[in-house]
Amino acid sequence: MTQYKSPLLRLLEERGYIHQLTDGEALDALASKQVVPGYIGFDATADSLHVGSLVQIMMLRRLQQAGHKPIVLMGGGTTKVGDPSGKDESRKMLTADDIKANIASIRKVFEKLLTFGDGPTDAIMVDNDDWLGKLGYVDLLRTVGPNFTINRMMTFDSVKLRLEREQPLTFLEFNYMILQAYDFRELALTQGCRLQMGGSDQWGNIVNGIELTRRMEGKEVFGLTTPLLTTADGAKMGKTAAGAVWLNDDALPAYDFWQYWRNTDDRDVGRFLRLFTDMPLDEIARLESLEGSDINAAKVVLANEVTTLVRGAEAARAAEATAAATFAGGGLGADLPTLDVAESEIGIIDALIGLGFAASRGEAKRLVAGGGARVDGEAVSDEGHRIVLNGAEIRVSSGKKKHGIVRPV
RNA sequence: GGACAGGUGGCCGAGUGGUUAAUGGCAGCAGACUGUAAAUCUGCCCGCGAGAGCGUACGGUGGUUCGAAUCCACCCCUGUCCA
Repeated sequence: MTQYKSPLLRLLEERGYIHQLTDGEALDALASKQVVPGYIGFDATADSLHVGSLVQIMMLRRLQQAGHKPIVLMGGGTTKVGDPSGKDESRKMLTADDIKANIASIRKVFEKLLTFGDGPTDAIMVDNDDWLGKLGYVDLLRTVGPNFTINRMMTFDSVKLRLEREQPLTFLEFNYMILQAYDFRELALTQGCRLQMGGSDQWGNIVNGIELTRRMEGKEVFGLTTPLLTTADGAKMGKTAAGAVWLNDDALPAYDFWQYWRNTDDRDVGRFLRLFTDMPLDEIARLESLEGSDINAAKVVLANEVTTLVRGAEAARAAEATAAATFAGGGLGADLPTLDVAESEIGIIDALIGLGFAASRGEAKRLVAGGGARVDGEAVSDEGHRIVLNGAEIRVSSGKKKHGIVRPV
């Protein structure tokens, strides 16, 4: 493999971020001699990013760690259009206010992982609506249009996939790649940006931006993609039964976030430690080599490190303490979901629903019938069971992993 | 504008007049086994109801029929081909 000279590419290479790279040698040389501003685009469709975006965020963090300048590009403008990549249907449209609120909310996570400011290597956040919004359609056609051929656009995977699957690709979405390419050119001009990074599904879009920038401005810029991150059993990262694993505090409790990492597949532990924590590689190698049940120790480290980065040290400590008390001690942890009960007793069905373990009464009953409901660790098989609170907290569980507290008020 | 093929539960995909809340697969939940892992096996998997049962559901609206996801009409949407 190539031996990179620049700290940036070395860091990215050894921690497993690099999938594809345009002109690695030239980028290596550039990164060795100057600060390279690099950007990654993020969608503003929700008010929080989820774990699926964490690789990209961490990559910006690495960029900064290696002495370069991260640029967070929020797709306020492109969100209005919608990225066709990987989607099999068009998204619903968001209002401008929604998008603005989403961006403000998403920014909170970036502030934990990047250092923002005015210095040469401080991170900045920009919104492509600032320039795309000003661009009239005719303007766009005149400036960008001549640099794209339909022939070429048709060859991109995001387009081909839709066509092959016989799924609709609207003209609006077809324009997405043009807008995204325009972003790179804009950032190259206004911020001196030289590098765009992203997931492997963004390769085509990134290459478009590179070519557009070269044609219009004669500047050489670079692209880098990360491998598509799936868990070892093939699932996409960041989705669980309950939904996405959100990064924002208010979108997912810290304890659940911690648990997500604690339950990592054995085979993923080393890879995730390299990608999602700042731990030294030799320490990771040691943890990764643990076998059998010993590897659980590595999973705890992973959960602590990632939670600390994203949610803060305090949240990580609390989550770990709760997990230790709940699983090892059979007791209760403060971080568990809690249901306050004013009466002296509560039915098991209502308790399960109140704690969020079941969405409907029918579901709660099925849980009980299936033997999955427990009160203080004892399986309850009678759906009419009443939990009597004698002024004490009672532990109610769904299965062996989901625990909650029923508490008298 | 015309011809043809389609639109079924989170997804994929059977079903072409009643016994169909709708075969099967995936995803999910729970049980067993374990290490809060994976794999495997078992059960569950629209809502309400203790229950018999009731409600809602197969793109939309009407209609035929004792009875429709299934037949008819119109409409909407998607795809393929033709103009």
